[in-house]
Amino acid sequence: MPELPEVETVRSVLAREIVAKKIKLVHVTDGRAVRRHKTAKDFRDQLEERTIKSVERLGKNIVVELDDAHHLVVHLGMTGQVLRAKNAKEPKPKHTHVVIAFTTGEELRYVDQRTFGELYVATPPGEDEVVEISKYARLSIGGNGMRIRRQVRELAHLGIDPFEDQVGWDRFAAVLRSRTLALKTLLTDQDIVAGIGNIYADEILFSAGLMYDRVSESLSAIEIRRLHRTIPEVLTEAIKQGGTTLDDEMFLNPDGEPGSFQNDLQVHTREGQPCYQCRTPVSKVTFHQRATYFCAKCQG
DNA sequence: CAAAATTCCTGACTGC
DNA sequence: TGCAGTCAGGAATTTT
Repeated sequence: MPELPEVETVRSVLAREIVAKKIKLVHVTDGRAVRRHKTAKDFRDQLEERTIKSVERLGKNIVVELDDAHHLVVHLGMTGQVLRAKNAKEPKPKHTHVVIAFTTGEELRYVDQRTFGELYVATPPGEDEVVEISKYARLSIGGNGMRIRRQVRELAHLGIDPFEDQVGWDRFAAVLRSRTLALKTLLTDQDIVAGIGNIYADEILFSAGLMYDRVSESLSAIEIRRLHRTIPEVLTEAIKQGGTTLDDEMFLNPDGEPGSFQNDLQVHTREGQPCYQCRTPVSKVTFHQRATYFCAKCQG
């Protein structure tokens, strides 16, 4: 459920709170959270004694730069949370899988009910190693995205990040015209556009006035421009609101606070309720095993 | 090669 | 009250 706005909300709190702090101890209490590593000890050894240099984001990944040029990558999956604690005495929530303790006594706890999320330490590519970067990301004319992909090979496959990569509408048009995917499938494919999931795909498509199953190559220039402009508009507003926290409270920022964009959702979770634009009841269908909400009139 | 289906997981919820 | 079945969905993997 955490998508770009939620991940960005977590990133911004962490950037404020952990940069320049030194990791003292790491505890892994559920190895599935660090499954990319052969052992939990390997994960721990790569973090202890390291100091945090920066906290960035690419797509739905939080990228924590360490002082040895390695990166701690955190992906929240469906139900992952990164929660701060003032000290080790604060009770650990259920499903706490990893604890990172700083020399200041503060802790970060990685909590994940369904264990779809993960943490791993990425080793920088060698001097002569060629990192194959996604063809869609290569359309970018600027931004931090390229730098992150070159430093973290595990993220090089990611497509266009709406904020970290600069891709003009004409190149975005070329992406759409090169594929024959339903728009929702394209928007949620991380190798094409990085950061959008089920909630924001529905919201973006509503705001752009486009049906979820429109085939990408069939869009007119005007429709493409509208979609290209709408993506950052919707995501920016969601970031301002601190992300979306649905009734399950599965998303909380590291200070344990919910977002408020759930109050601004136009269609997602609003089945049967009147569309804010035209009063037509919002529809819900299952599309590729995913709940999809839309207004049949506004997006028709 | 692209596109669609399957799989992982836990807790909330439904129906009997 | 208990219990089997269903649903939620990100992304790696498998199948078509």
